[in-house]
Amino acid sequence: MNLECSNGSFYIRKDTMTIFVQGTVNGKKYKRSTKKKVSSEAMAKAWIKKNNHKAMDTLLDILGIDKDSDSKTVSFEDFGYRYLNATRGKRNKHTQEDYLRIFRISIVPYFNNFSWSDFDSLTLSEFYNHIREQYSYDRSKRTKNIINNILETAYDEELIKRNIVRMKTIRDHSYEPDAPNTEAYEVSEVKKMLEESEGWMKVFMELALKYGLRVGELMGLKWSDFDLERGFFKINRNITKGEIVESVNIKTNKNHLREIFMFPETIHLLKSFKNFRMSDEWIFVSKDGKPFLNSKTITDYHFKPTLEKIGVPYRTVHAMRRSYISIMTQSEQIDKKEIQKVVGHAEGSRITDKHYNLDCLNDAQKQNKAKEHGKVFNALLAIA
DNA sequence: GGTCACCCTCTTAATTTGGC
DNA sequence: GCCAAATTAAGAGGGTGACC
Repeated sequence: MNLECSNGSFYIRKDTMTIFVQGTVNGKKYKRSTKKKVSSEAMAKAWIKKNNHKAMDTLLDILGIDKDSDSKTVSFEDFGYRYLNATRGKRNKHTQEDYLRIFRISIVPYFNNFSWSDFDSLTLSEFYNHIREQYSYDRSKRTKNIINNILETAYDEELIKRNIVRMKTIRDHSYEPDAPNTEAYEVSEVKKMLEESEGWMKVFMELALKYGLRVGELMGLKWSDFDLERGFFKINRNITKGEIVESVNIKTNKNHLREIFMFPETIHLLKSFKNFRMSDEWIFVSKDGKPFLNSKTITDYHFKPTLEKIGVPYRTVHAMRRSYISIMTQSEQIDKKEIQKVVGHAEGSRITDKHYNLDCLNDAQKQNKAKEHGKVFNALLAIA
C-alpha cells in the first residue's frame, strides 16, 4: 500500500502570524498549523525558504501518519469503501447501495478510532453481538458478511498481520435466526379475492393468485407478452424500485424469464379486460397511462382498499404468491416440478417447501384431505 | 394519487460444511 | 464419498415519511 503525497508547502496566516503547512495525502487536501509564531512577514518568508523542503514531513507528523509504516497509511474507513466499490460489479445497484449504507451506518461508527492493529477476534465478536441487539437476524448476517470480507481483504493486502476472520471465536460464531414471519391468504380469502374484486384489480389478483407471479413481474406485463389464442404468456421483464429490466438482461438468483399456460377462465377474463384496456402497451397502468414503477403505489392505493372493501385482512401482495404455491403443494396430484416451472423456482429447489408450504386450508378442507388419504390407505390394504 | 429515498426484511440460488 | 443441512451472497418486497 503506497502513501501518496504531493504539493507540501508552508504559508503564513497573517491574522495570527502563524506558519501553516498544506499538502495532499492520498488524494485529500490538508491545512494544519505548525504552531510556529513569527514576528514579521519577512521573518516568515526567510523561515519558509529555509525549511520548505521539510513541508510534507511536517504535515505527516502533524497528521500522525508514519510514512515508513504501511499499516497506518490507509484508514479502515477508506479501505472499506474501496473494497465495496471495487467489488460492486457483482451486485446490482440497490444491493450496492444497501452495502454502502450498512458500512456507513453500522460499521464505520463502531470502529471509528481503530487502527489496523486494534482489530482482534474478541472485538469483532463483540461487534457481532452489538449489531444483533439492534437488528434482525438477516441484517445482522449481512453486516457480519460485509465486515468479514473487508477484514479478510485487508489481511490479503497485508494491512493486518493476522486473519481474524479465520480464528476460532469468529468461525464458531453464529446468530440465532428469528422465527419466520410469513403468512399466506387462506383458501376462503383467496376465493373471495378472485370472486369479489373488480376492474383491473380482478385481473391483477387472478394472475397473482393463480400463477404465483411476483409483484415486479406483474407490473412489468405487456399485452405483447400474451398469446390469448394459444393461451399462454411470457414473463419478459421485472419492475423494481423504479427500474424496468428485461428478463434477458437480469443476472439474478430470481428466475423471471418463463412461459406460463393459463386456465380457460383466465383467458376469458383477459379477453374481456382487453376491451376496456387503459393502455395498448402495458396491462396495468397508473392514471397517466404509464406502468407502475413502485409496488407500494399498487399496495397502498389499489390493493389494500380492494381488500378492505371485500373484507379480507391485508397480508402483503407477495402473500398471494405464497398462497398460490401453498395451495398447489397441498395437492398430491400436481408434480412439484410443474409448480416450480410456473413460479420460476429452480427445479428441485427446496425453497418451494421451505418458504411456501404454509397452512392455508380450513378444517373442512383438511378433513377432506384426510379422507382422501384414508381412501388410498385402505385401497392399499385391500390389495395386500 | 403518485414518486422517491432510506432502511429493514423476506426470498432464493449457489456454495460449503459436516454427519453418516 | 455422498447427501442433506447450513451458510453465503445477492435480488426483491415492504414500511415510513417527505415531497410534488
